[in-house]
Amino acid sequence: MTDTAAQVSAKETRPSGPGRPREFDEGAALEAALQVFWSKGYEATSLDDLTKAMGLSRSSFYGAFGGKQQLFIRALESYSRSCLDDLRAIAADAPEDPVAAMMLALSGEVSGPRGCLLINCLAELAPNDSKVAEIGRRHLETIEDVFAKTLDAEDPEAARDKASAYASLAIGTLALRKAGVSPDRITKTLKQARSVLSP
Amino acid sequence: MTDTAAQVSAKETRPSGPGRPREFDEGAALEAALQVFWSKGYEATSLDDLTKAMGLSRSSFYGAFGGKQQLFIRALESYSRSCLDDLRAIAADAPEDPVAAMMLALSGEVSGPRGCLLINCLAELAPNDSKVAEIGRRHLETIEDVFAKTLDAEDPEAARDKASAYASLAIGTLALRKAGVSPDRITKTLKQARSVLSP
DNA sequence: AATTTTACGGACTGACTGGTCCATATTTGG
DNA sequence: CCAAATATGGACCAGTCAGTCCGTAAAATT
Repeated sequence: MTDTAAQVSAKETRPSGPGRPREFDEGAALEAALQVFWSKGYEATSLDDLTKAMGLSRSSFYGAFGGKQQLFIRALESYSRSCLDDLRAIAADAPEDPVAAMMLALSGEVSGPRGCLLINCLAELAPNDSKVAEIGRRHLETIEDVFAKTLDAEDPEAARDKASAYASLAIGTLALRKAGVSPDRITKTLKQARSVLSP
Repeated sequence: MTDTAAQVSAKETRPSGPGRPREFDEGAALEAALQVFWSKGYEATSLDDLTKAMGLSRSSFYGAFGGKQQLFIRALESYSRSCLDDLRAIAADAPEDPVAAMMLALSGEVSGPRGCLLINCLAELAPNDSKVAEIGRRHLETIEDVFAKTLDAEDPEAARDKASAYASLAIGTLALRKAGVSPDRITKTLKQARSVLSP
């Protein structure tokens, strides 16, 4: 009873037992919720939006996820995990220039005009929600780690700064994209910047 | 009657005439509203939040500003204007390296942990609000213009790309800041990146 | 088959949302 | 001083918000 997280997690991943079994897939429901949050933002998303997209009654919703806030945190964590996995895979698939490949991926080639869910939520909520800020901090830190890993290890401090700059550059272009700048234009800018920055 | 903007502006800046005069300063009220939007985001800001901060009754509020959405657009435009003015002043005040000075300013040295109002709103609303997206587009375009003006005019296209990269880099660090990275750390990263990028 | 345990559908709640309206107050123009 | 015009305060509105609750359904354990 001392580990609250494990307790909750265990409760939410009940493998089987007495009682009526769930009629929905928890992972699929979480993914559906994530998409709604991603499209509308946290505040603009209502419970009706969520339950409708997830195909759940309110009872099932609260029973499985506890509430809007808790569901949101779970969605963010799930998003962060899969996002970082994708990023590492992209780096591994482009050994000739992993930095460029990662910047392109982060800049929204994949996620489209909605940008990165985590960055969006950082902008909307972080100053007033320490939990969101913390998830964002870990996410960005890990992104920098992945960048830094591909850089010269002789000067770790400079590598860290460079990694931070690469990540910021890519993330900054998300704002351009939302403002309507074409993906082509952004890609060009990014490639040009990449060629100027030393590896 | 062909220039809607001038018409509205004239109506809203009625110099004098018959009827009871306003007991509040419209500019000050707008500024107060802007601060609330900046701190809480658009959706999380209620009419009560606004009228309280602005010191207005609901009647006065609707009479002077029309509604939450319209007030918000005016606040954004006002913010953009003053923000760009500041940026130009900063560039003019640092003739030795205007690019570095502007990047530092944009990165939140001034605005603090709340980041840039316009960038926040771009993240929260742009994909579902073309008016916000348009204001953001003009804002970012102008920022790039200011950057580009300080760069080599021989190759305008490359200058444009560089300007875009500088702006993106600075704007990207806003996300880091919100995630809790210290201003010092960000400033260091930015300076290092600046020294690597060619003028 | 009975009991226990969990899930489900959906009605319901009080609080709050953005927005409207009206009676009253204060000004200018005649 | 009177009429027209504008501002203000606050009551009021229908709709929506996140969240609760209860009667019923369906599974495992005994």
